[in-house]
Amino acid sequence: MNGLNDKSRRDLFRGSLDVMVLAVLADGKQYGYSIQKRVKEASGQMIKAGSLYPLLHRLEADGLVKATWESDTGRDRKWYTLTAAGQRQLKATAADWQAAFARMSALVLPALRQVTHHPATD
Amino acid sequence: MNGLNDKSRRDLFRGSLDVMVLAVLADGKQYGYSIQKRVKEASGQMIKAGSLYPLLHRLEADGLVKATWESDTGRDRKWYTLTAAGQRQLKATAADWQAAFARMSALVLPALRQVTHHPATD
DNA sequence: CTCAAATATATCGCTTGCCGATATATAAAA
DNA sequence: TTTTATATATCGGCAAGCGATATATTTGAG
Repeated sequence: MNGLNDKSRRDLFRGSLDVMVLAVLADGKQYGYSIQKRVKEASGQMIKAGSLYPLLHRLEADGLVKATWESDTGRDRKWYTLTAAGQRQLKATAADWQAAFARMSALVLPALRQVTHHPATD
Repeated sequence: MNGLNDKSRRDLFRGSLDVMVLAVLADGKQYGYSIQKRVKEASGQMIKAGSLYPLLHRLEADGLVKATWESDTGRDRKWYTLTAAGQRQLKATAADWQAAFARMSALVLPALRQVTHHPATD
């Protein structure tokens, strides 16, 4: 019952990373590295640094987050917060994502049962 | 409560198209165009022709489906069926897919409530 | 009967997202 | 002191999905 390899799982999440980052930021301000850790622990999905920072820059360019360099513990970090537009985006995306996922489940889960209970001879 | 544009929704499901195609085929043999319609009606997700046919060719090259030209109603169509390997793949992928989305829900849905009930002034 | 629309498959080039590799610098721990 | 963890960043490569386009058949409307 081996599950997926890294490549396939990544493909699965391609395009969902934005939502997850926005979701983490809904809680309050975070910096890149902490976002990475929180997404990992909450979703099991590792966003690699080479994906995360360009992604944050995209979100900022799109006006969904804003960033400020600050040091609360003697170390400079780049803190990100959701803008109003980012919140609207999160609402729209999350709602849509939820609905679409439910519909996809309705397609995939019966198929899973089908294959499990009636394997083909090929 | 506008929802997503086509581009965003597509990005969101990039990487889930394989699973959906395999799921449709779990029911029995189908040809490309019918797969496209069934996925659309079952999941709401439109797989464009420019994505679908290359995808089917990939699945065939990977031995997950097999294809034969046949005409049951006077018209030649390319019929696809799951192979045993395809069934195994569907089982593994579908289970993983389900688990992954469940974890993402746990991250995204509370964030959605957060944003809805405590909008920021920005 | 004719012409338009739907059905059916296919390919090409473009864009974009994610990653591995790499670089740089500071702080904590050994 | 030296290693490890923290922290941000960029670059080139790869692959997926798409729009556009091509081609052919079949159905339906007028």
